[in-house]
Amino acid sequence: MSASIIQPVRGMNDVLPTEIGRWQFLERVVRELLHAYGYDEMRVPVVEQTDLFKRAIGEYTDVVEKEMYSFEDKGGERLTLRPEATAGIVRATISNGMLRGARHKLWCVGPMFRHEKPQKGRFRQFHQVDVEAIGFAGPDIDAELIALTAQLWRRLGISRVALQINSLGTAEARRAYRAQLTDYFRAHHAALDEDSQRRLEGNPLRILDSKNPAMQSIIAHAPSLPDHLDAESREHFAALRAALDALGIAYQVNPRLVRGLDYYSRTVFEWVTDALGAQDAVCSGGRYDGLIAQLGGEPTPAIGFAMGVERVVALLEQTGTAPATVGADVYVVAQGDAAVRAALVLADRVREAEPARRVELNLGGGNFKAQFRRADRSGAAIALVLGEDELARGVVQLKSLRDESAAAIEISLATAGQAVANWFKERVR
RNA sequence: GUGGACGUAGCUCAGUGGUAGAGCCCCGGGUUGUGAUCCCGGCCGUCGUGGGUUCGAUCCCCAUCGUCCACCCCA
Repeated sequence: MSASIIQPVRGMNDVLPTEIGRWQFLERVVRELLHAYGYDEMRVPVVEQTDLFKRAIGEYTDVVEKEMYSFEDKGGERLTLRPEATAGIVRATISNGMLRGARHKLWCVGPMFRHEKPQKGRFRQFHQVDVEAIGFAGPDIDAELIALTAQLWRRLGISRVALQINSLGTAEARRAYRAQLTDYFRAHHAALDEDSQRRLEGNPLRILDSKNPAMQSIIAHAPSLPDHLDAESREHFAALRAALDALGIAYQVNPRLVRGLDYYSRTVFEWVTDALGAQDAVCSGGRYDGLIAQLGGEPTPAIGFAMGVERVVALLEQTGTAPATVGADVYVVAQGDAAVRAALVLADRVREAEPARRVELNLGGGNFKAQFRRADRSGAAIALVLGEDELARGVVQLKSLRDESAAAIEISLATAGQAVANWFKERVR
């Protein structure tokens, strides 16, 4: 099978009709919610210059070092399939002259690409809903953004998620802390495990997050991040906590919550779940006050987050709140060439009379038994039966597929659309 | 990138060193036009791929690809 063109590319998944209902439900809820909070959708390219991601995310992060889909195009440009959305959105606001002191609340959804080893809840092409609030400095937007995510879970019917928050301080405070931390771990270099020795050079803050039990006592005695916050960040964080308390949003302060991307500063947060195995982060983000200036825009504070669509869809599948598929409403059964022709017209009339309903016409023939089996499995509420006999008499039989006791009703072929509309009106809502 | 488990019909799985089965699905039938129950019949597989051992392998060995799980990292 290795040479087969039928083999999908590793880590790239098909979303089949059997699961698309959950995606559409999620997208609809997200769209409505973000509208309600004053966010505007925008769309940016999937491909950007490689250097944009290097500058934004950080040269020595795992994402940039080993996970990017980078290539040279025919013009010799070095390009990359976006591994995350913030860099592209920020680039777009600068490119389009949107800053100049202005403020923007933006969101987008789309595929991201990271060359990782696939496992449950982790794919090489995956989708994120990305939300960015640009030009807002205060903790109020932090709180509202988090409230938005909490509201999202409520509307989606998802409860197995918990909020963790932390503050990384300003870039300067973080740099100073990082230096101290590096010194401390260097002094205990021999006691560090292999992963942590590697992290020491790249992102020493991540050592704090190690799951290795043997590392816990060294970690416990390390200089702690909260003790090294600058006064302003401390106030900012306190204000955020007060706001979350006022909103009644439960959270846990996790001093070990650091983020894998370099651009974060001050507020960071992450929604985790215990329902998805090792891939427990479903939504996370934070403040990136320095990024825009770093990329060449006017210094502008900002905060944003990304939500993993596949992971949230998996949660929806577990809770069973969203419909996986939408079935038909009406199924038209027809047999005989003339009757099938008449049924094509009939189906269109019904669709005209009931534009929102799904009217499925039996195609490809089949005897009545087979057609009724298909009608049943389509999920339709009613079947419209049009055979040669009915056609000759100018009628159609309307049969309820969900109510055994109801006998088939004979309706006029000429006014069948209206009759179907009336049938639904009498029964629904 | 590291470690482990697994790859048999569209799906869920059984099976044996002598080239394969069940259930579901799909199609047809159970007196000539009415589904979801029941009964009967039919269709479907180069037993992931390539080598090796053997008279002979789906079953043994090796490799490879893929899937899943964990680590790493992250949404």
